[in-house]
Amino acid sequence: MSLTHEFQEDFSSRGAMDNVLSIGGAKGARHAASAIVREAQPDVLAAGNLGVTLSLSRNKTLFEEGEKADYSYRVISGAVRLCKLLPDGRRQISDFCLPGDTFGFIAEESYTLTAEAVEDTVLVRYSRQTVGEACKSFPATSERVLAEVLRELSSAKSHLIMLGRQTARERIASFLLMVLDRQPADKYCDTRVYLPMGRQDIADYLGLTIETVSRAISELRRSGIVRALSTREILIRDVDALSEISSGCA
Amino acid sequence: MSLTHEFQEDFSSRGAMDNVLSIGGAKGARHAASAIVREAQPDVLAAGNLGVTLSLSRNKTLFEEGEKADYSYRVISGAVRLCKLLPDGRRQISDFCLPGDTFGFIAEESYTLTAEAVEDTVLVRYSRQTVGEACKSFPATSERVLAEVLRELSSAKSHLIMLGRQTARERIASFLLMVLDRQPADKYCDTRVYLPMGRQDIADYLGLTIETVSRAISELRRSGIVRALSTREILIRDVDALSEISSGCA
DNA sequence: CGAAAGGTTGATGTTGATCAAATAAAGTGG
DNA sequence: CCACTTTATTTGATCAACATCAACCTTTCG
Repeated sequence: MSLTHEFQEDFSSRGAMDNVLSIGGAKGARHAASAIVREAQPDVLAAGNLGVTLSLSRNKTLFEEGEKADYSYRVISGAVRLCKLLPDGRRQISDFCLPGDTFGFIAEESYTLTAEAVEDTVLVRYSRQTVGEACKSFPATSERVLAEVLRELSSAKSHLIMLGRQTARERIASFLLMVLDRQPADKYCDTRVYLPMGRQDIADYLGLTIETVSRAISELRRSGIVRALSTREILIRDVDALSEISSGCA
Repeated sequence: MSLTHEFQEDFSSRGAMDNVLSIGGAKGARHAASAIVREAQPDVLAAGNLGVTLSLSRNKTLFEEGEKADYSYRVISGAVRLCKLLPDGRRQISDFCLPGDTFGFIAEESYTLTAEAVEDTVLVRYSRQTVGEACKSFPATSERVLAEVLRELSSAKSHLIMLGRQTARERIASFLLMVLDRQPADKYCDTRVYLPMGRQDIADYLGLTIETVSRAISELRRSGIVRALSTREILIRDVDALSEISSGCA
């Protein structure tokens, strides 16, 4: 298996920066950046065999909130959901990690959220100690980690306005555009969205119920803005209309 | 003016860590950590005169979303709100920055949110370039920055479940406990909360309307869990009850 | 083929938003 | 310091969006 190879390719294709706090060209689609910027400084995480590859089948838990945090991870294929649970079972998904994304960098002793596989998933695992040492010795690695965390932070803040101030219709529109934007550039045509997660996951990401998600998608379908190729595959027929809805203009 | 002095004291009193990705004792109250851990490695940002002190009066804008991001900031006194706006004026506050907090570390070219003074505020400003250079030369500075960003990320993720899955009553309870927790240890007694922000700011932080915030606080007052000393000063009479409400157990 | 899981649609209920008015607090100029 | 204006907060009445409850349909898989 050339998983290690695949991983390296993926990692080194993502942009590094000459200054952590002024990264250029990081806007727009995550994958759009890949082609533009190239590795400039040595990054042991990217180059070395510091990580261990592992796979996780659908709905299996990788780690739970409160568990001692010894590792961070990078998604190779599949998808992982990060979520928090309330005592009574209410769930909020804070992020879907897709191929190329890293997660599990935290300041606390223990994980502050739970990580589960949305579908069958392959990951690379790094021990916290290894990452810490690599960060000390290699500024490029340290910058890479910071950049990843900053990206996650920026995404969380967009998520906040969605949950706090957008209607169900607007959240669905934003969600579809987000998944479209994060879709690997090569895969599918540029208006076809593959959703690795089920309706309950979407609901828990958007702070809605499964029924409301279903109804909102049906409504977009009825108004001709999207077409459902299957439950998990949606063709966006009018991206502009969707953008207008997502920004509250429509 | 001994503002620079005040700043140094504040900065060096916050915990550093021997390994970025395994910081111990960072749980609980932010200010609780201050007394425990002490600076171990040189951190130029803490030691040097790299920042410029400036003040900002109530409701003035420090920077706006989309503006070129040349600086990051640290709050000395007062409070800053970070928010996003939708085209039609809806607003979501993602964070209140209190004395000791830093903000403005981002991966993008431009700020992704707007920063405004909640009340008259004193800040220290660092140029992005300076911070970037300091990060390269001093691992301790780099670690400090990462730790700050990780703290912000963790806070954003807690905020998400609040907006996505908690009721108005639960959000208010969580909010009061959060402000209580972040209150400087010395100031006031440990059940007295001073709110630097008005009701509209609270509403925009919690994803509610001003009326709902007001009603929820009144209800807590009627049930004897809190007492209002003034609009902006609230005495918590039953912290446990408030905790139970915030975690959805009540 | 039949069971189980996932998704859609409909009827009804509840929480929080909206609209409206009263009250309280904070400024402002005399 | 007071009358007056402006702004912030509270309270009440009504409404709408989304949740809940329930049934039906569709897909998946043994």
